[in-house]
Amino acid sequence: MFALADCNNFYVSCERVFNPALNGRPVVVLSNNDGCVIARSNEAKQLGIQMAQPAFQIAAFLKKNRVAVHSSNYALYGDMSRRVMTILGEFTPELEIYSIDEAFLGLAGLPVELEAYARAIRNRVLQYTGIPVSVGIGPTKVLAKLANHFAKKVPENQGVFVLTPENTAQCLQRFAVEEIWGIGRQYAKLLRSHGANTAWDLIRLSDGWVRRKMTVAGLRIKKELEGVSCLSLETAPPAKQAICTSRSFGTFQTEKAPIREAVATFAARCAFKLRRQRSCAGVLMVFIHTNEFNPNEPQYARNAVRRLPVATSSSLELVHYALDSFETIFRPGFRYKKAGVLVSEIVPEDRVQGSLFDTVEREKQRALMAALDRISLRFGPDAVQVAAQGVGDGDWQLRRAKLSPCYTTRWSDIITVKA
DNA sequence: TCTGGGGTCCTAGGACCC
DNA sequence: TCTGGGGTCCTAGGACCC
Repeated sequence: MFALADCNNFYVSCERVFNPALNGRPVVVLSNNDGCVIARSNEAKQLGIQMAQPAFQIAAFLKKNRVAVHSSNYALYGDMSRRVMTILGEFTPELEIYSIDEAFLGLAGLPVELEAYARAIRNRVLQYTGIPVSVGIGPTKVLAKLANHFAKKVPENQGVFVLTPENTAQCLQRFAVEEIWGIGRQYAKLLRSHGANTAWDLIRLSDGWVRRKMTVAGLRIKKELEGVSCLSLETAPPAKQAICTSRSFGTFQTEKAPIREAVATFAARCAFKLRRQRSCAGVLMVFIHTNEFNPNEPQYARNAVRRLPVATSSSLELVHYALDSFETIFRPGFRYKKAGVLVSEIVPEDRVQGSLFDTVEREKQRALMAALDRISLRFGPDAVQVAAQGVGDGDWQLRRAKLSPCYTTRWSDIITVKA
């Protein structure tokens, strides 16, 4: 059996922990640059606010309905996530952290009464962190996901639900295909056009048809719905195959210099992510583009891919090559909206293929980066950086007008309790 | 008239997740 | 005016090998 623990409206819940005035009110959290709605409280959902809705389209509506609006605060959400996951880890030796707000727990060999177990998880996470979680339990990961839906959406279940041989058929019949984990918009459309409207309808289609139309991934989902476990727990996340750092700019950029700073910053960030997972990248790509949503303005989008002489995780090297590539693709005369750096061909740092013609003093660089990371850990990521990243706040930086304090990760932002 | 059978690697594009 | 930022997996088709 598997349990899926999923934090309710996670980003909104994080904001509410430190700002209880938000309780009972409609609250939304916006994406980077305050662009789209990416989290909604139940009250906001009831107002009909859609996921991924651009904020500017509903600005008046938000104001009129007195919806509390927050910018994304990933420092806060990431830290709260870590706390929740630590608690979940106390309930099982097999924990798969699936995303920032959900985790699978392997229940093999745990001699427990399942509903009491689920309730204990919910209670402890709520008590220790203030974050409400829903817990669903089922014989496969897809069914645990499905159970979680009934834990969350049916008030009588009070946040926990266990699938049993007795209730499974009824749950499948009440579960719309687009709600199934792994069925997105396209497959949902296909299934509905073939008369399969619920999870129950899906498992009544033939294996052959599902395999043909939805590849093996679709067949796996069908088997999982039937109770045949095809997806195993991944307790140790595999090393990433690609790492990307990209941002939309806070305002359109027409000059070369600020975009250059942004690209340098993204490259340095990729380098840091590589070092954190103890790996190096052999290929680097830089991309820039204009605002693709506006058909009335001249569009430009280019990327430049280059193979590095020797795989590396050095900020200095990656920034150097990223800027060099940037020079080859930048063209003046456009309003740029976004840029990014992507590194791939990632190898463990102790298995880097050397080169006879290598001129870089690798050992020195490695020690330098280690020192840099120690300084960043202690004094913050801005304490020391590559000069090309620029100093101060370029106006390419994110727009975050409604940012809450970093209550749990910055001493100056720690919460004040008034007597 | 008739033209094998077995592979690998790479890329682009499309599907999906949060 | 204004629309996020990460990722993964699968397949088809082409180039190539013997």
